[in-house]
Amino acid sequence: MAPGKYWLLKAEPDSRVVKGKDVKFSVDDFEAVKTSPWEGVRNYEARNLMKEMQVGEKALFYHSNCKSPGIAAFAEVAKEAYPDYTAWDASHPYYDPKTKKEVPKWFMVDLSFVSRATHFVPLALLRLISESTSLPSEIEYIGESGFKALQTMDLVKKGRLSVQRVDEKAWNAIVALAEKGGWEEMDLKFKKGKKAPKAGPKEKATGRGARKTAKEEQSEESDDLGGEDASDMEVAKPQQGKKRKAKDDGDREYSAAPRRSNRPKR
DNA sequence: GCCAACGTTGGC
DNA sequence: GCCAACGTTGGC
Repeated sequence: MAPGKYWLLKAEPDSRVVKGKDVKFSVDDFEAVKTSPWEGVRNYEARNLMKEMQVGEKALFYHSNCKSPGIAAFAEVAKEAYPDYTAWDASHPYYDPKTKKEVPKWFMVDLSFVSRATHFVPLALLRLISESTSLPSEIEYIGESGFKALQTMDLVKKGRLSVQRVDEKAWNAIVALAEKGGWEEMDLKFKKGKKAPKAGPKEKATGRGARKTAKEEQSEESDDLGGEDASDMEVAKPQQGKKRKAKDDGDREYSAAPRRSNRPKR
């Protein structure tokens, strides 16, 4: 596909130690280093999206798992996907003992810092927009199309993915918001109400991990294959898991295998 | 192959 | 720190 796609990648601006190392990577850190490998992504869908990135494509730098989540800067792809060497570095927080250099499983791209968002675009604003039935006057400059595009962003629809696609209209709207601001007077505190209470007690699972970008655990994978569409549905692999067939995680599985959809209970 | 339990993400 | 959301595990 031709270059020109837009992306959103998450990073954690607050310190968090994983295996003895701080995985913090804020916009300040990013600006200081200028270009950084996006290591540590251990999620198939996110990985597959990175494999689609082409040099020069634009990306939003998002602050995640912190006090004030939101879009802090603009970046661009500086190097296409290549094996994530941290996967076989035993001292690294994202070491994956099951991967071999000969058969890279995880990939990363290099991203270069482009500029800061003049006005940090808080997730709360995007959430408010996604829940609004009409375009708020304070930000009417994004237009109806921008308003609609923002309402369908993965960021508000499926928050967990650490690497997401951003369509052009949403990109333009975010750029305008970051440039013009205007929502200072808006109340971004609306309660979103909890959803239904969970049914059963769960033990604690506190924890949280999060890494520079996401790191989920591994499982098998299916690898890309086609290339593009596989990204959103779960490309994850079906049943076999790390345990079961850990050894062959090669990659030959299919592309998108729809298989998870109903899992109402928890 | 289904699906409940589990573990993690990540906002609040 | 709490806990909703959701991908993954793994028994059956």
